[in-house]
Amino acid sequence: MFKNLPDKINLPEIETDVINFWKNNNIFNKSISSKPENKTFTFYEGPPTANGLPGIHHVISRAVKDIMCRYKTMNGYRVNRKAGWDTHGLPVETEVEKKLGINSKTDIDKYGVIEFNQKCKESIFTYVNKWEELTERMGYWVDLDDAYVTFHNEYIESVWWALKKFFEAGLIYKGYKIVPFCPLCESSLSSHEVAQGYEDLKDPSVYVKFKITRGDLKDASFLVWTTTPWTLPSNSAVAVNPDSNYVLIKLGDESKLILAKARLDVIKEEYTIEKEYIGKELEFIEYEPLFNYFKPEQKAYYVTLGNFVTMEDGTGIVHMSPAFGEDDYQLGLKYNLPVYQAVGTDGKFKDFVTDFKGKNFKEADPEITENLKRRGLLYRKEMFTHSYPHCWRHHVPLMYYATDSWFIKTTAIKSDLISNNKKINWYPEEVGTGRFGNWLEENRDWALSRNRFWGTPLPVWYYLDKNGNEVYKCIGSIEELKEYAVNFDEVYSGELDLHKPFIDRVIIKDENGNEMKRVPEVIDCWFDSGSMPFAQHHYPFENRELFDKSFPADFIAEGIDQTRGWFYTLHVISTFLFKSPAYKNLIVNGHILDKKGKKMSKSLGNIVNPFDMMDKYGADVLRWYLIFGSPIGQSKRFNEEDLIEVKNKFFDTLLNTYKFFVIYANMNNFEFDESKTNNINSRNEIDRWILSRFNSVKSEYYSLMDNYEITKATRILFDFTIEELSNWYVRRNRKRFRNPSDENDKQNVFSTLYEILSGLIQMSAPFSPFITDKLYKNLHPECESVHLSEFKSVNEMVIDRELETEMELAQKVVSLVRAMRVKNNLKVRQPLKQILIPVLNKDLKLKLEKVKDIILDEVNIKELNLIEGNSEIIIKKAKPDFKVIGPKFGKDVKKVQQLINSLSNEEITEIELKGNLIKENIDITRNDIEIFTEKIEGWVVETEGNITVALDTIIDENLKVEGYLREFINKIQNFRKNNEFEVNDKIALNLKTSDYLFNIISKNLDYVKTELYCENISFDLDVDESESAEINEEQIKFSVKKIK
RNA sequence: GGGUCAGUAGCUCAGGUGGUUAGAGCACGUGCCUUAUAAGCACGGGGUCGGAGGUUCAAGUCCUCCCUGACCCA
Repeated sequence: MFKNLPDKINLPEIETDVINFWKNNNIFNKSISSKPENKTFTFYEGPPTANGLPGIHHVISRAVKDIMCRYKTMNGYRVNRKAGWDTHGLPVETEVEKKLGINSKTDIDKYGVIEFNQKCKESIFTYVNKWEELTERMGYWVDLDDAYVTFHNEYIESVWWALKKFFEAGLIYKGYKIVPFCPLCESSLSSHEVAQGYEDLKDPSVYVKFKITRGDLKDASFLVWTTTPWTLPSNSAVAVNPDSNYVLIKLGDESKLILAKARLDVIKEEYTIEKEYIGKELEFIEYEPLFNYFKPEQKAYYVTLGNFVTMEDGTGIVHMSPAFGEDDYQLGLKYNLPVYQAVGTDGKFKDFVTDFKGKNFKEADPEITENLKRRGLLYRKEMFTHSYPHCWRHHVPLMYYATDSWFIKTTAIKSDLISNNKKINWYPEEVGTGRFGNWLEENRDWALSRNRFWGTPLPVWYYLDKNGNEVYKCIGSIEELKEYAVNFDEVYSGELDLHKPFIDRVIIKDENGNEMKRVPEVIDCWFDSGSMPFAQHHYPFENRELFDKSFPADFIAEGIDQTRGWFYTLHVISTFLFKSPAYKNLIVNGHILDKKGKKMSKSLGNIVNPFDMMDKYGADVLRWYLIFGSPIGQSKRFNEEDLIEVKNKFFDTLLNTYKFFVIYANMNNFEFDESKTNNINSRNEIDRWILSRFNSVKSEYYSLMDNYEITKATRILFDFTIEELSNWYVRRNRKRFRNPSDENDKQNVFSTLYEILSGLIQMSAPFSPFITDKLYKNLHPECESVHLSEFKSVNEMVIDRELETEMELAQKVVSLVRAMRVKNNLKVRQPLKQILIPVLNKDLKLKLEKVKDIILDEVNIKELNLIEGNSEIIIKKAKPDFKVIGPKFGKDVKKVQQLINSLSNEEITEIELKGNLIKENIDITRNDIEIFTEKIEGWVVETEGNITVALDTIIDENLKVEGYLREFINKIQNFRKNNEFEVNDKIALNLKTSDYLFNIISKNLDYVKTELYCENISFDLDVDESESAEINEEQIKFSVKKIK
């Protein structure tokens, strides 16, 4: 006996049972330990941070990870899945600051760094329970008990080891970086903080004259446009676009200006053009500085060339202050320009800037403008409003500010990064070639350090040499730290904690006896997560063998936002350390938007809570929907209605097919016996068809899954289940399931469905692991879990393409006949005499003969007759085959098309016989055209593609009687169904009918009784207790009684 | 401002290498089928394939420019 499911199925409830079953029976562990150690599939978990709540976007990437891991497990691989937590970084600090009600670095220092970092450590796992709950609830199998944690000393030590490797290779250096900087926080802001702080700002837009000091152009001025007058005191150069045209113009007052030709409309007065230049001709022309606060130590105040200079706005000449702009800084490096900083980190002008000292940078804008105007250096001033980044805490404008920063010189290994990327299989491919590939091509050095508190400390110590230069030493392990430290035991008398401020207290002494202090910085937490391939195992200090075996990963998966995040940092670190990519295959999932295509955000109130969805519909349905709904790499609109559709169509169909199987298998005492299933040839046409389709689908499924095309895989399973298995195979064979003709037939039909259900459930298991496990165990009590079962190989012997196309043909014919019935008002319950199909070739004839019975049964027709050859009643038409006539006739295609369309039946016959026809000087051959039957004289006809079907619509008395009987039976059956009779309930019928119906029924009593499971029919109905119905306009009254 | 992806029916999506009536599901209307099904089938309404140019006998598909959305980077 097979276990059935309850009538009302509650998927979330079943899922809870399955979760408990997995837990109580260690199924996850078994799914790993039962696989051979030498056949591994390596997966890396990208660590989430648990100080935020998990959302629906986490469900999709975790589903992707889980699907591939389960799939590989079912292919016999051992798939270790070590979890991980990302625990460092500014977001953690920000959360803590919020909680403590403080908002600056000074506040933190006052509060105490020890206490602050302690709070960070406590905050990390604020929501860890929610994360664990999500993990379990959605069925994501990952080993949380053995998770790596980035703030642990062992993890940090591995990171230090990696940093030292970079350092020793000369790839870590100290330099300037332009960062968005809040003068009140006195700290840089991360990009996501900047993104949430844009506000409108009214700014001046000034045109300033830079006087040329010598050469041909002496006495002319460069006309420069800027929206940040406060950066002008820090100016050290101007830039022009090397390839654009510039002009020297003379104004009415004889003064001369240089600006881009394309920007001449900024000159509102009369002028004459004196001369034209290409940008690069202006390079190195010197001008007089606007202010004299800085004594030039390097060459400054001249024209440089920058491709970033556009002709969109301004004058095509841009002022450069390398301390306050990224482009400026980069160009400054190229030209070795001095970095002047007239403004300090507090946003105020420094004291030596005598005219503006102490002024806030923004507030100084009007004064600077006024100063320039007074000195005749201002050409024009306007005001404009634009969106400008502000500090989200203080609502003050940010400065872009050059600060000391440590970098990894990734540009030095650029070509390795690019060539290693070519070894990686990206899904979808274009993320790898496009977004990631371009990013590598335009690679910039990685800004490694952060002037913050809660992070992996940069393990660099320094002293000042005689010349006042900093000399550095990098420490790569705890052992090494102990070796060089002069006060290790003192600092770490208690617990070892490598974080600030403890580590800052460690003084080391180098080989030459120089005492060294640690630099204050911590590192970008992305370096932490990018180190996980080795740091998760505390490599190289432990687990060397384990690491060797599990590097690189076979597979990783995350959202597309990780392209320049985790995907990148893993890639850089592995490329440098191990000369190898960190992962071989990856799936990148797109983001989840709301149903209008807008980003989900708290402020819009359009966030979908994953727990709600799982409680309502189940994790299986949610997972399936997320993968199935749109191609995995694209952003997807989350729509609950579509989720319901997935449930109604796929899950309900699968479950109903299962229930159907169980009901009738149990009724017929079917038990699966493998020894009886081998002989495929003894099964009939439709069994062999569905087995062929099943194996074709399976083969396609494996190839899709092996290529990480998970969306397509769910789609073929979806279509197969609904269209082919349920709507065709099961529906067409209901009678056989209920009443198999003999033992052999019973074995065939049940074994077929049993095998297919088992395989289908297995294939669905990686996507929707819960309900599939329940069903599979019911079908296979010998198997503990579907996730411990392994896939069976495709049975190529069973795949019969010929048979598959035959069935397609049958379905096409059926569809045509149905259309004709509707149009002619002939319901399917009314049997008809015959259909007629012209067959213009032998192949079609053979195919139709094979599926004839299926067609006739499906559409309730008695005979199928074929018309061969040139029957006189067939009227043929031709249409052009454009692939042939296109190249052949070129420009004349349209004419030829008309000609072919107008060919008469006779002309087509001639082409068929002779192979060609010349008409209007055009030679039409057999290959140029497709021939189809347009109509058949005297018949109702329907055509689709190359199939034409004619229907005999005449109903004789025999057919009419049969139609009435079926109509009658249907009415009683509907009554049974509507009144919830059991399928096997026997009934007694009592009728009151017209004479005509009485005649028909009483002549066919046996047939009626069998069909209706009816023991007894009488015709003495008492009208009061009756139901009434209409049988083709004849009235009937009846009562149905259950016989106990 | 730059890059990547997407834009096809009211909604969600299919549409190898260009080939002439652009498909499916959902939703809507009508009819039908069925004692597994919240299912299925047929018919119908619903499309300037984001827009504008171009290449070609032929463009949803190839090229150029532009618009909108998402993500990433300035």
